[in-house]
Amino acid sequence: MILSKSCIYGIQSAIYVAAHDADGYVSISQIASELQISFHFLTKVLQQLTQEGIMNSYRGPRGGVALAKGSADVSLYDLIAAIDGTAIFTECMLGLPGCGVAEPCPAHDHWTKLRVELTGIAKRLSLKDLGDKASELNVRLAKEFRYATSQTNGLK
Amino acid sequence: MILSKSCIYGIQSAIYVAAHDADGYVSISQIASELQISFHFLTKVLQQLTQEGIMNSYRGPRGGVALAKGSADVSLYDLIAAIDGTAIFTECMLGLPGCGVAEPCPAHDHWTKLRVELTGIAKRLSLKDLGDKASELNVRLAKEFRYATSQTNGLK
DNA sequence: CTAATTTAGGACAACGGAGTCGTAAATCTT
DNA sequence: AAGATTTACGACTCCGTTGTCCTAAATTAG
Ligand code: FES
Ligand code: FES
Repeated sequence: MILSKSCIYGIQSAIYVAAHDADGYVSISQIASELQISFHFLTKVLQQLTQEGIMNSYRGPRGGVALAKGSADVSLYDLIAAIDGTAIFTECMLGLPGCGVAEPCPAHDHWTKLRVELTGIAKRLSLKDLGDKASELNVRLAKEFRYATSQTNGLK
Repeated sequence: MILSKSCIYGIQSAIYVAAHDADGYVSISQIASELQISFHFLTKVLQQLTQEGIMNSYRGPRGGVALAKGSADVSLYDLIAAIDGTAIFTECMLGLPGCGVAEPCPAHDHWTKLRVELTGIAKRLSLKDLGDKASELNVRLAKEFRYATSQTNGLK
């Protein structure tokens, strides 16, 4: 798995929240049950996102989490970096310390080229882009969760 | 880490063996000490490579492992597939089951494009290519192992 | 003020990857 | 045939990720 489970949960939740926090906070229990993620586990993942300034959280009745910025201002890169860190965007393919032209491994040239592309895509893809994509028909957000059929329950 | 430690060890060892098995088998203990990998652990990794038909092994004095085919006929893809499996080349970025156009996730388009590139690079890069690259000056094969300075100990 | 709701956070179990160690099996050397 | 060498393989430990559960703190509703 290229991304950790925590990271995947964070991305899915962010997309979900982006579509549902228009009128206030979205409760973590709602996200967890819709996306079929363990509630307590998701709690910790979203805590990381709030600590990184990507989300705001609020306790008490009608509390929950909400995006700290507009969905167009949060990139996939931000989400991955907040949870899994930036290693995936900078690390040597063979796991050697200090990837760079000064100390390249045999796969360096090809790998860095691919990494640069990945980084570019991740930085350009905003939460809004992902949400728009997800709202198209038949696009899945989680295993048993189709964005389109749940938005207003039958957007068609 | 994009590749498992086992996989990285397997790749490094394969490059090493490709350069050293001209006159017979290379012992695993030699590979392990040169590349600074745990001997017993490496033993199991290389067992996988022999079971997958990438290497031949031979027991007894002057035994060890050797490539089953020419180094130009073993691709990086073969090595990764043999140890980590093909998930990295086929799996959904969000870990959803059944990645495909029929059931895409929001990141599908960009991710598959990148995956296809990765697959192409891995399939085109042969052990020979990697070995040639590694034999260039200053190219690392492992953390404390420079190919060029160990080949004949001072190739310059 | 009290009770209900909801996030925060600690303790702990389950699991798999990584690594260690001991013994068996094959093969060569003498 | 005996002993040395080297891979094969099973049992075990260690540790980070994932997941469960319980309690504390903040906040709202009545
Ligand atoms: S040094 Fe290995 S990818 Fe750069
Ligand atoms: S379905 Fe997620 S990458 Fe294809």
